[in-house]
Amino acid sequence: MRCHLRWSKAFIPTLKEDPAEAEMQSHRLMLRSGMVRQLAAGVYEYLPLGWRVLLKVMQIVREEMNRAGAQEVFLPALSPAEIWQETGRWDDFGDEMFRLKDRKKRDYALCPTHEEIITDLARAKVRSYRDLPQNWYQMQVKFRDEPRPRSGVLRVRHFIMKDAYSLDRDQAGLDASYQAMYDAYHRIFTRCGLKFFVVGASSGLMGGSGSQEFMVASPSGEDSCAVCPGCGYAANLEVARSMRKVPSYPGDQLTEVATPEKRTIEEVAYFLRVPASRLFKSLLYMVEDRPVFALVRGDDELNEPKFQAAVGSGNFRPATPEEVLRITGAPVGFISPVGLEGVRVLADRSLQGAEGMVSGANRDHAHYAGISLERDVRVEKYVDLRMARQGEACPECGRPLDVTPAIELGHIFKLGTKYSQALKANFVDEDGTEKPLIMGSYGIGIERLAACIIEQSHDQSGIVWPLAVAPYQVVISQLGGPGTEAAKVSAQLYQELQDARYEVLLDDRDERPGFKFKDADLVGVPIRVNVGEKGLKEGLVEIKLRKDGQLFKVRPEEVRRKVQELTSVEMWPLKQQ
RNA sequence: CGGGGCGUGGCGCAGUUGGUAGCGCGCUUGCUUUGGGAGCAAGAAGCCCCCAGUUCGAGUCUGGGCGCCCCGACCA
Repeated sequence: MRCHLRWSKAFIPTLKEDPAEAEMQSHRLMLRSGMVRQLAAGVYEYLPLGWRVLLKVMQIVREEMNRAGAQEVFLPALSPAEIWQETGRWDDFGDEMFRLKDRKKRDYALCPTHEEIITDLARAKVRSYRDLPQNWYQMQVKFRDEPRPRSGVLRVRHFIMKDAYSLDRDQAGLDASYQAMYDAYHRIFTRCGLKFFVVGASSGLMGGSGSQEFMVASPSGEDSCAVCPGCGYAANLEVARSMRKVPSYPGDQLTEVATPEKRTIEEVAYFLRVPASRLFKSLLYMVEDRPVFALVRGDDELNEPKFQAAVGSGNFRPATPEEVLRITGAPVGFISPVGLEGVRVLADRSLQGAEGMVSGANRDHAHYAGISLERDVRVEKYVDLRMARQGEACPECGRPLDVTPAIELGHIFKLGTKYSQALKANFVDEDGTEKPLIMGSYGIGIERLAACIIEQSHDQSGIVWPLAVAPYQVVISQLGGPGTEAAKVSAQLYQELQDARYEVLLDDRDERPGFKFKDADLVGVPIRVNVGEKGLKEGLVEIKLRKDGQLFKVRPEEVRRKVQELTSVEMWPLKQQ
């Protein structure tokens, strides 16, 4: 992507003042440096500088995907409703899917993701195990009508995703395809100069043997991750396990106690003078319209993704107060599975064998004490249902876990056969039988990736681009108007650095030096060459590094060699090419 | 979808008891300046988010919309 530009001709609308709407640093700096402009909530325009950064990022992604054996395609963003109806996601996506009609009044969707499209392609063209494995990827705009776009470019309604899909004949093939993507993602984020970590993530309903997310720690992150500083265990809180000390209480007879107006855990615990951990929460959910109890200790929170995995259905919701009354005979706050027949009960592992517990009596203003889970509750199974917390013991090594907010940059997924079965994407295996394709899917949010780089690499003055993704590698600050020695030397260096295949911005604007320095720092070009009369009197120009302010004074004819020296190490963090 | 905040030149904001709009930055022109966002002078630029109402008169008051931001819910 060779490119060079005179700043006087460039469209780089920088802002001296902070835009009011920007809270995150990356958002603020993208707006101030003239990378983007907002058109509507969650809809951004990429201006020349911003687009150059995205192109750089996409090129890195492309090179690493190709290296991993994936093949680039370009699929439509517009798709007919029928294909979504086949998998049921025309309904499942609900309001999040942008929908429209064509002139014949046929329904279409703007694709929020491309599993359906890919699988349809595969069923049409992949016939034999000899055609496998395949991995197809694209960089394409995804449309999602988010209920609340936010954080600048981090959660938006249309964004570029690199999405890849692997097709394999068996589980071993999927494992290999998945591993290749895992390695590619490592290389991509490393080349982008990011500090990141990988966590185990929720497979939810997708089935298969799991998924992992590539995360960047950030206070603005929408995900929370449990990370063990000791052994490296890391998991999205949706699936994170932890060990807690479970107190035990002496067994007792089941007795009903009056608890007038005591509805919450705190109220009941205080009223009965027992710790919250001695209570258990009886949470009633409707799973496919049938009631299911989820039990966790009073001082724990139910983790809904874990509950979803345990019941094996995504079609669930908390029961309404009316349903609670109808099913248990008591209002919310006084219910439990004790003495109730015909309602499935799932309990958290920490309740296994618990004695002397307190929960609702299924009567207004009354609770049971002395509950024995074994004796009094018909628990279908004990599973991990609770939310892990900061400071609890790592399930692998026992050290205290950190819980940290993070931004999800990439997600790799063993899909299995969910889509191939729904769309009948089969192949004929070696033994002549027809089998569904085993699929994986792998996504990276491109704009999010660029924003995360800024989050991790900026200072008071502006962005500090890593060389690999900088919109330009070198800016020449020409400190003197037309006809001066500075202008002459600047023009020479401009040409010379272009010839050496650098991307160079020549700041030939009619502005004062300080103005140019501020702009260059804001925009974050890694290397600045100052060409001014002051230095030229001694026959020297300055090379200044954006990241640490290091200053080198060299003769103009040495600039090229010095720039090469300064860029060689950082340019290719993986020592390739 | 709940809660909060905000809509006034391109950007950031002010606007008193209701009397027909102002500041800083930016922009245009000229002069002076020129190593960390220069100074002076002269300009241009506003459907005060929209609609209805109250009023002699609304940026300002009332009602209803719409848009944007933040917190939460949600997030294949």
